[in-house]
Amino acid sequence: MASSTARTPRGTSDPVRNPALPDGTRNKLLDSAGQVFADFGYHAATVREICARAGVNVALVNYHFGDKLELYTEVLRHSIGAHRDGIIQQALRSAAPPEEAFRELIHAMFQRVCRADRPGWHFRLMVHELAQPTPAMAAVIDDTMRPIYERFCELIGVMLGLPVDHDKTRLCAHSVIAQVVHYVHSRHVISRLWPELDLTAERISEISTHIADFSLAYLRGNSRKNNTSRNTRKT
Amino acid sequence: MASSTARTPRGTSDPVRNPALPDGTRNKLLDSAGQVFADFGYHAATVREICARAGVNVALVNYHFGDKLELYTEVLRHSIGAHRDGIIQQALRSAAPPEEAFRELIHAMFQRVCRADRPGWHFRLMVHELAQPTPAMAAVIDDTMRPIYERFCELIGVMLGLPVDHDKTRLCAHSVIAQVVHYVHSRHVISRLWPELDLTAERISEISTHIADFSLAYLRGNSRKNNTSRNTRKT
DNA sequence: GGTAGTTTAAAATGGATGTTTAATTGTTGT
DNA sequence: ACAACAATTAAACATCCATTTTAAACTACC
Repeated sequence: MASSTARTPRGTSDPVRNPALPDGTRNKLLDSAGQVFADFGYHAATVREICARAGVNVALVNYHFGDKLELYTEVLRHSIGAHRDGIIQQALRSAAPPEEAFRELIHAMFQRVCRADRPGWHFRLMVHELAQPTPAMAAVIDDTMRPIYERFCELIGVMLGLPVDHDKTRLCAHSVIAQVVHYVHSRHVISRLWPELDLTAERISEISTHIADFSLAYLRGNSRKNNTSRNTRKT
Repeated sequence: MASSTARTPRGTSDPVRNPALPDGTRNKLLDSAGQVFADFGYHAATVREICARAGVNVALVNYHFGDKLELYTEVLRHSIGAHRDGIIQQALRSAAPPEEAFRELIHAMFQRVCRADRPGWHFRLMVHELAQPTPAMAAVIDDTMRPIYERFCELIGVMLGLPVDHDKTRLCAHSVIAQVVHYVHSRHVISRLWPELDLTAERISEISTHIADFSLAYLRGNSRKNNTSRNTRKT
């Protein structure tokens, strides 16, 4: 860690607190750092690689952020807020009927999750957080997953005729989310089990349609017989 | 990496090939290495920490295993061996009708996956592999995942009336596997989104039943109309 | 033009880590 | 007891990497 005296390097303007310019090297660093951290994780990522991808000098990360850990923290902070505006937010606010909104949300989430070339490294960062949880993980979850989870519970609850916090509603929501994130979390496993699968834009749309169909089969089939509680569950 | 000449350190007995004694330092190393690798991942784990937890000298890992990577591979091999014999093998060979065998396999896999008391760090190792794959991962997948995956494809293929390598068959298999592994891979996320959920034995059985029901709804519904290919898919 | 903020380049530092070496101990067979 | 060999130890070695330093450019803005 950087000694507290060496935090503000040269001048007195404290560039660390300086809000980012649109094209400054600070933003280039944040962007490349996001990619590298997502690729290798915090420990395996090197400042040299980050600076190389940003096309800037090695000393700049220490100049702007103090040290590697603070850069990572800042990346995580950006990752949390960055996804706030996007396809997902649009799908979250869809006013379409439940089934349609359900499909929209799956489609948006899957698109967001699979497009690895774009700023999709937010979700890959999450995989590393799963393996080595940092104190920031809670905030990441609250901002990335919870709104989606609760929206799914809403839609599923409506379709099933059950309250949003019912066990069955939640289990279904997890079943849906599981299918989506699986293609991110286990993508190395999948590509070895199914090498022919490449996630082209068309394939992505195809898979998300499958996930929706697969899930709706159950949700449709159980939409009527809830109040009778015909199932064997005890709680 | 260790130079090939330095692999067998001193004598001619090649202690690497020597099957483990019940209480030898070699086993203490394997055990502590499993914990440390699971805690920090391959890169962040240090041989010094491993040796410290095992209470042995730093040089012993190189003496017994050659280098760090071979120790890791050996740990992974042991972790694999834990999967080789168990409930899953039994479920893989079930001769029950497809739907029943399908439920059995989900139940076995989920039980194996969720019972944190037995395997302990085995699955945390896997999470690290998902985030940062090492050269040893291919073997892990082939030994642990592929048989289950192919069995799922078989059963689903039968139920859908489609070949095992059909796209739809595979997509369904992934949808099922996704739901099962989700409760391991994303268990930190889940426990934050749904804190009340604790995986008691009863709850585990309940969830695996839900996963089977959820999946069978689609598999049953599409078992007749395959040859007509009424869906919008192009491949 | 001058001045402060910013960027670059290169080198040095210091710490952590994987690995190796040489010496030491313990055991076994003769 | 002696020799051969396995197991272990402490110390050193070599490398990588984050971090710091130094000095020189570049870029605004006044």
